[in-house]
Amino acid sequence: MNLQQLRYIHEVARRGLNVSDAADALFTSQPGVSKQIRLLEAELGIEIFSRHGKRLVAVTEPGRAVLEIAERMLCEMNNLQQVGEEFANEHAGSLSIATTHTQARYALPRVIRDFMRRYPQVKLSLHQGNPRQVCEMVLDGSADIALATEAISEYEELVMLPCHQWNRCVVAAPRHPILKEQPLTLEAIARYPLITYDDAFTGRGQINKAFLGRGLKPNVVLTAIDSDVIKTYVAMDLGIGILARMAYDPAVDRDLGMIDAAHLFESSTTRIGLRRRAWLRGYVYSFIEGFAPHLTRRMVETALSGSADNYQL
Amino acid sequence: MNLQQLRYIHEVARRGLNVSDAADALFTSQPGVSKQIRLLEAELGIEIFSRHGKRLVAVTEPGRAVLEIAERMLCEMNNLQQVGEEFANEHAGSLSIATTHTQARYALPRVIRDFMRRYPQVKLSLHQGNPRQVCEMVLDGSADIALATEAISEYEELVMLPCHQWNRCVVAAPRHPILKEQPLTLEAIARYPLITYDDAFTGRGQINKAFLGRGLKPNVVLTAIDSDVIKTYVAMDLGIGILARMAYDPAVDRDLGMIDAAHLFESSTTRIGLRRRAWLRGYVYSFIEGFAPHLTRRMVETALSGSADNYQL
DNA sequence: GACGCTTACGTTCGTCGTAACTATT
DNA sequence: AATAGTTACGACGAACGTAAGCGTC
Repeated sequence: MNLQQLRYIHEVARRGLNVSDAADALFTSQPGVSKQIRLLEAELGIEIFSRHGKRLVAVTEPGRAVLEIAERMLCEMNNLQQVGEEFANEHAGSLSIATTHTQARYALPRVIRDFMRRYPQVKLSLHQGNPRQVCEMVLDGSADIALATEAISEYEELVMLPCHQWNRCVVAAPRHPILKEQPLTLEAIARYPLITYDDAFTGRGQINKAFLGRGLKPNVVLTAIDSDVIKTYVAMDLGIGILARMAYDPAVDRDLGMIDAAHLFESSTTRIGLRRRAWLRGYVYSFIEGFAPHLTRRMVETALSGSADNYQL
Repeated sequence: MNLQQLRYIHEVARRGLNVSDAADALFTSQPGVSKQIRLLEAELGIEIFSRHGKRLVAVTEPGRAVLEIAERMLCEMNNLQQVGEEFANEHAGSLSIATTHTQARYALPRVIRDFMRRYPQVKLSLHQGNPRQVCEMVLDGSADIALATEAISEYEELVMLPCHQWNRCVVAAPRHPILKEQPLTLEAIARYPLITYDDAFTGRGQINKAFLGRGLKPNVVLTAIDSDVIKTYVAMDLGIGILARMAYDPAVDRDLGMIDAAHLFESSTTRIGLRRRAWLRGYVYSFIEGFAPHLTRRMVETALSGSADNYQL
């Protein structure tokens, strides 16, 4: 048994049981992969993949167990590399953050500026995507940490830690009548054409729930994944907008009026997602603490190694 | 990086940083081990061991991190083997149980008989030791499960699950006056010479605590690690005995009188100890459930993969 | 017939063990 | 002088890539 073989079966499984694709991805020859897999199967005395003739068609039951373990081992192997890099130069390295637009645009800039000042030798990369993509990136190792609001409870292999709670505001063109509503109600909002986030994005779930709970059908005329797009169309008075509160800045958004709407919607929790059992570079802990000061290194370490339950704020 | 190198550093660390010993234990040559360690260090870019000249004298800080990860990987490697054996023949294999005398003699016989009937092809081996030894055996892989009562909360790498609670009885020669005490008190016990378990054994802690709590100094004239030894000497009327209740069988111990003493001592909890993250053969779950029916496969699996906290009964 | 895995084979690289060397106690 | 680790070197074996073969779709 060797680590190469584990890499092979893992990649083959990931590529839909296509050995040739896996070989390409691993920059090696297809027969080599094929042979090593057979050797591993022979050594363990089981079939990892079931075959129709020569083609791999499914993962066997023992194969599932083996793949699960193999994945953990490959992850630990990666951890070893990380340890090496950390102690070679604890200030240099790379940090890949996968996040949604709202976080990247409104929550992160300050945190990232401070981080870059403190760790000028760390290469930062920011990847945008929807919450699901963001999680997948952490799972497959193309990102170190995920930051998102929805849809990230369902991954067993991710540790999710709560960072902030936030809520929404309503924005509208400066002299729009809704800005006079005291207090603001869902019924009032439902009277106007509405522009807000795309489904499955940045807390859109909570918005839907609130209206549904009152038997209201909001007239959503436009959805976007992007607060700035929403603001642009609201400024053109094509409708009123429901935004994350943090996306409204009175200094910048002088072409928009705003009313807080925290009393109308359940608050959303932005969470950070990390790969379970990952060994993190020192500066990653530092970044996390910069984003959510209550997430100390100790806390995060405990969560990473430990329990399968997700923590509640 | 390869698994062999991890085996090497692990063994070297285990053998007090003696490369030659480690090489012997791994049935290979000393220069081979030495070289592979250096190669690994070079690849990771760190020193795992610090050296005085040529001698290894300590584990470095990154070395500690590396060794911890390596140990987990080796454990996962062992898990892969287990998966192989399970699916090659789920009824055959081996099960190594490390336990204390009291469990082996009084709690286990029935469980083991049933288990052997159900899995005649499983080679059982029973290892005795004190609670500490029993845990060490699981940690270093020479036993699959530990059964013991004391001193097993302190191992971070073990998952401890509660099985039974039990308490003690007082035994004495048939017409001994203590058998007439109604109700039995610690003061009464303290009046007679006492024979009981050795320190650090089978709940001796609870016994000490009870007497201490009442400011009593029992007159312990003889200690043993073995209930049968205690009974033998009590039968010779050399003193009265405090025993695990399960160690008294009226049908067999007709040369002894008994009074229950559960009201005098805190109850003890027998726990099963498993290596964290271990992958267990199907029949191991079956054995555990035979010993403690509330420990279903699901429960044990959750505990193994999950939380660092030990479960409470 | 195209795609995809396996078998066959020669080359290369890595690993291991012996032996000689060097440093520490 | 004895113990412990490194360097050097030669032999063996494992892994890889190319090319050919065979089974599915």
